[in-house]
Amino acid sequence: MSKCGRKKYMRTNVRHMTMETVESQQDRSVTHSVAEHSSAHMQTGQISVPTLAQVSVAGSGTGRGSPAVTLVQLPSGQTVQVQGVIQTPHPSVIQSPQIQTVQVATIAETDDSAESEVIDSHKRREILSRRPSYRKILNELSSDVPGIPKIEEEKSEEEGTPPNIATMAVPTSIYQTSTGQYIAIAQGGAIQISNPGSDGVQGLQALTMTNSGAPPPGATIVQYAAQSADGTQQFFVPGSQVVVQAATGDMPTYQIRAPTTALPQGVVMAASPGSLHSPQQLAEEATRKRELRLMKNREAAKECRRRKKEYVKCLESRVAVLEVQNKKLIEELETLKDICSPKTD
DNA sequence: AGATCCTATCGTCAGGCTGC
DNA sequence: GCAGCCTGACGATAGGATCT
Repeated sequence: MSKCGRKKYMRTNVRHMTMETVESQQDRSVTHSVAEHSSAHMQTGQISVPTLAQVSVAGSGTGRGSPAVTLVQLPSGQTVQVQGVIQTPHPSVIQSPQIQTVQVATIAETDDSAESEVIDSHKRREILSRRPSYRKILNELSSDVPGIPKIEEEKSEEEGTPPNIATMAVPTSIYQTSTGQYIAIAQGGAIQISNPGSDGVQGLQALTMTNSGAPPPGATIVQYAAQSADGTQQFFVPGSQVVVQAATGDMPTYQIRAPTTALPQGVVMAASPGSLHSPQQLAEEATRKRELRLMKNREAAKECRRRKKEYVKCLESRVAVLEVQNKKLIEELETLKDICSPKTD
C-alpha cells in the first residue's frame, strides 16, 4: 500500500480512466491513424490532391509483389500510366489481408451486382465481429511483409525442455511457493521444481514419488533425485497430501509435512490426485484448480500485454513508413502535374 | 511536506475463439 | 460440447511529477 493508498483507492473508483483503458484508447488512436493513412494511401489522388481531376488505382491489391500502377487522368483528358514509388503493395497493418481484399473489392465493384454486395457486407460483418489475436495479425503481416518481425510462438514445455530431462512427464499440478519457485507434480508422480529466475528449466530438479508398502497406508515415499545431490534422499509423506517447502540457500531443501500442521511461509499444499472423498478434499481440489487457473491466466495476461506492446510498436513504425510513402506519392503526383499541364502565362 | 495528478504495471474476471 | 487460450475491461498499486 502506498503512502496515499487509501486516497488512491477512492480516486480510482471515481476515475474510470485506468491505464489499461488509456492504453487501449491509445491503441485505438493508433489504429485510427493507421486506418486513415491506409485509406489515404489507397485514394491518394482524391484526398490529397484535390486539383487533380481523377486518379484511379489499377492493379493494387490484385497481386502481391506486383508493382503498383496508377492511372492518372489529367485535366486535359489525357490518361497517364504511372508506376508508383511503392514497389510492393503493403497490406494494412491493422486489418487482416482478408479485410483488405474486401476493401479492394468494394472499390473495384462500384457497378457490381447487389448479390456480391450482400456477400461483401456479410463477410465484412463476420470479419469485424471476430477478435483477432495480436500474434495472428502480426504473423500474417510478417508473412506478407518481410520487414515485419514475427511474434515468436510460445515454446511448448517439450520444446523448451533440455535433453537431459526430456523424459519428464507432463505436469498435472503446478504450485508456486512464496519464494517464487514453481513446483509441478506430474501424473507419474514426478515433482519438478523450477526457479523463476533461471532461464526456462535450468533450475529444474526432479523428485520421483514411489509408493511403498512399508509406511502406513496412504503414505508416499518421495524420492529426491536432485542432480547435484550426492545420493538419493527419501522423504516419508504421511497421509495423502504432500507439502513441499523450497528454502533459500546454496542447497535447496524441501520439507514434507502433514496437512494439519501449521504451514510456515513458503509452503504449498497439494492434494494427491489419488482419492478425493470428503467435501473438504473436494473443496481443496477446487481451490487448487482455481489457483492453477489464476496462475495460468496471470501468465497469459503478461504474455498478451507483451504481444500488445510489440503490436503497437509495429503499428507505429508502420505509420511512419506510410507517412513517408504518402508524402512521396503526393510529390510524385505534383511532379506529374507540373510536367503534363502546360504553364499558363 | 502533503495532496494530487499522471503513467506504468499487474491480477482478475468475463466472454469470445479455437481445437479436440 | 467443452476445456483451454486470448484479450478487453476494470480495479489496485507504485512511483515520479507537479501543484498548493
